Amino acid sequence: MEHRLKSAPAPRRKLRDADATRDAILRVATEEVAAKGLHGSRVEEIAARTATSKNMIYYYFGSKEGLYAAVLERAYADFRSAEGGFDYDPLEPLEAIAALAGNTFDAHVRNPQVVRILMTENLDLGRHGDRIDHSAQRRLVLDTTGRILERGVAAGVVRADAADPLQFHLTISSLSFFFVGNRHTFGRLFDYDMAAPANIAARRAEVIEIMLSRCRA
Amino acid sequence: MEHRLKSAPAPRRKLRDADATRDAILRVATEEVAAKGLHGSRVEEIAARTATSKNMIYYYFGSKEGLYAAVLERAYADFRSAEGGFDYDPLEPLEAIAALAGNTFDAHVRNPQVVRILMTENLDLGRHGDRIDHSAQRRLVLDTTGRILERGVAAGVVRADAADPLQFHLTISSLSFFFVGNRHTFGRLFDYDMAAPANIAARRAEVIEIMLSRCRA
Amino acid sequence: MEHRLKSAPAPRRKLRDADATRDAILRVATEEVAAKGLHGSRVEEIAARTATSKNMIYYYFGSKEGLYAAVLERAYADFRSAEGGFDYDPLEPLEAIAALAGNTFDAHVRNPQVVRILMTENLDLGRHGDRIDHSAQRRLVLDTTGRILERGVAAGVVRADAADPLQFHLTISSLSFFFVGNRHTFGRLFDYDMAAPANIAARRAEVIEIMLSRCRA
Amino acid sequence: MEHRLKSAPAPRRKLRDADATRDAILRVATEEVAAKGLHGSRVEEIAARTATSKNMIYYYFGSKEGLYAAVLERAYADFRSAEGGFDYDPLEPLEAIAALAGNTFDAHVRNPQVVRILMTENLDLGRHGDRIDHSAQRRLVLDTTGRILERGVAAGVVRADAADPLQFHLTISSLSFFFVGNRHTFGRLFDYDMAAPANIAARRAEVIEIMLSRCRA
DNA sequence: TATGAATGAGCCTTCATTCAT
DNA sequence: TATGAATGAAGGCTCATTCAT
Repeated sequence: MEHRLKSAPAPRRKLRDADATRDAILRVATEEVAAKGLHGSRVEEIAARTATSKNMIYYYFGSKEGLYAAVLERAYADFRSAEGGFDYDPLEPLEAIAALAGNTFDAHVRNPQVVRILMTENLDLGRHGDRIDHSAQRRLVLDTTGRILERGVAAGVVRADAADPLQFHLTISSLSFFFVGNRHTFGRLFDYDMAAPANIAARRAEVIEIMLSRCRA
Repeated sequence: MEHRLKSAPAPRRKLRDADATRDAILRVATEEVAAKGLHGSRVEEIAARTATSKNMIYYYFGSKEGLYAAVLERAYADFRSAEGGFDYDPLEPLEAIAALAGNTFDAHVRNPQVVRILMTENLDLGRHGDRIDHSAQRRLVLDTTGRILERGVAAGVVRADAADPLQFHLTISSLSFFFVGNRHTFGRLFDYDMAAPANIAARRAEVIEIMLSRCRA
Repeated sequence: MEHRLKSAPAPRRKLRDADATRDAILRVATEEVAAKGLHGSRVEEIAARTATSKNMIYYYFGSKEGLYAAVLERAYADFRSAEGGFDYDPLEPLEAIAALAGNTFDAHVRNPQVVRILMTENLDLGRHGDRIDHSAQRRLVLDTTGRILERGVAAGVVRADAADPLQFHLTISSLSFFFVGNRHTFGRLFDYDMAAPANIAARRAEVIEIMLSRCRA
Repeated sequence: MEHRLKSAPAPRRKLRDADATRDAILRVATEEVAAKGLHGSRVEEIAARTATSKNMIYYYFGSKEGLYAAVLERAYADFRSAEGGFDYDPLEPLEAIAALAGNTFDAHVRNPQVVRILMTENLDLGRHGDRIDHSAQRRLVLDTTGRILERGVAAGVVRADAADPLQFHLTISSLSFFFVGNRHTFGRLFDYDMAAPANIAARRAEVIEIMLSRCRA
């Protein structure tokens, strides 16, 4: 109910809700890790940017590593929900390929933090990801991609040698991920602003064309 | 036996040679930074793995950042020499494209350290690369790629809309870089060993096919 | 005997009391700075002489400089309370001058640490003192001195040209400060023990006589 | 001989003269020690500001302490020559007292570096001065002062109880030294510019008057 | 005499983590 | 749940000093 008895003392602190506290920490930690990497982010700073204190991080996550593992897991989940949720069945195979490519590219552009966290994880040799169960996401991706490609092959519009879902996904991931993750080095090397909307749009079209060219029978 | 004739008593290699010392530090630092990133690598560790002591790092590079800048610069140079040095003029345009793609892919596979250092630099927002003059490398890459594509268009074997050297280079870079740099996350996600020679060879062929498909008229 | 009844087992004093810890650090730091100056004192040493560890210095004072600033501020405060707290109104003007001179001299002799800290601060070009608000102490000194001198002039016992409170205070400060601060150089130069009670007493009388001579109408 | 055969190569470095090198080092070291104290000055910096290299300091002075000892000794010598060199015999006793006071005050104002070095030495508990033979300077000071005061007493213009040369010298030293050495703390405390020529002149007159008042019969 | 290279000890500072309440 | 105080181990950096030439 919405009303509160007058005698009830106003809640002194902002967060008396365990989940809310946990989430707040996780959100801030994600930003910090994305911005500075695992080794560059500081427990102190994460705590300072939260309404709670440093000890809560240990209370909820056990250690800095534990917090990072949670950050990583959420990053994967974010990606999953950004990439998933589309129904490609109503589309013609080649239209579906174009849509899938565009959506994947967009998911990366819209989640640079996730890209950065995955880079951090790679620099750390994937030490933390092995605790995560990837089977669901793996199946989702391969199923979605596989169905489209199979339909295309069956319809004679997709080359049979392009129908490997893993290679397909690896290609579109590479094209999307690199564009976001290597902004600074590649952009500077070629004096090319990879955050400019016009350049993003142009690259998006090119990525779609690359995928179509590879697949088209 | 206790004594050893003529065997030098582990002279702890007093270098007394500026260039040798500097190079030794730089080499070890490159490995450390590649393995652990800028923030993860320790000056102490780098010194310990060198014949010299911690101070020499400051003597020659001024600071940890200065050392990192030197590491980064050398990484760029390494890449340049790995990618350059090929003459594509004798080849037919499409053959040249295939060769260029294969060589670029190989350069990445053979230099995972450089890939990792560039990832570190990206995580650091490219803060150090701005001191480096990239104009020579930029021209080299765009000239090489541009000449091949122009010849292809002129010969009618390359699509005019695929002849942008920057997009072309961005594509082949993405495909090569991601394959090496995201080994751990992507590989684990799909239970796919991206360091296995067979998988590397297969992917190499696929990358070449992607580039050809996109360009072929 | 080996055991001692009821004697606490050297509990290494876990303070858990912010003010007590802060004060303990400040007290030790004052001694160290007085003994060795800002640059000569070591954070390590200060920590070692405290029940706490090095970090607490940074926890409470932020930096070595911050600690020094606190030491300096307390030194000024110590001086203020040592010099203040006297009521000269009941005394005849010349008696008041003698009392003021004697008290100021005594304040210096009793607080050689403060003298040394002020010397350190002067060697550092007064870099830290500018953050301190001196207005209260300034007014206190000038008011106290001014009132005495004015009464003396009004009573015809003090020369009008000696009634400048700033000059008066500068004179008595010089005479007192130098006697404590330059013990080692002046004392050695003239083989004169400036810490010997008899010499202190003699000099005290001389200082009073100097002030009276200058002021007497 | 003055001429040099044409075949003789021009001297490559600036200083091939031992004494010149030694003096150059000593001069720079004096400035550094005066500016930053013994602990604050750096061997590296002193060397950098000299035409020679760091090793020369050790070649000529053995250690940083040895260099400091030389600096201190030269500081004493500078003071001696600044204070000495006057002949007070031609003057009336009270005129001589005024002249002596003024000269001493001027010597301090003109040699703030020496003042600072003596402060450093005091902060170091006079650890280095004990190697210096002060007897000559001691005699000079006491003789000069003593003769003036004796003449004054004999002439009936100086009070007998003011005729102690040590006390006299201590007084004028205090007044002069403090004015230069405590510029920063005293000046800031009272918002009083102790480097301003007008204030210096006024204080000089006051110091003379103080000495005269004390002595005058 | 003179120099660039090298050293070892130590300095200020920071960090992840835990304790006591 | 929550917090301020405390810790121990390092981490980056500097300094006086010496070696080899």
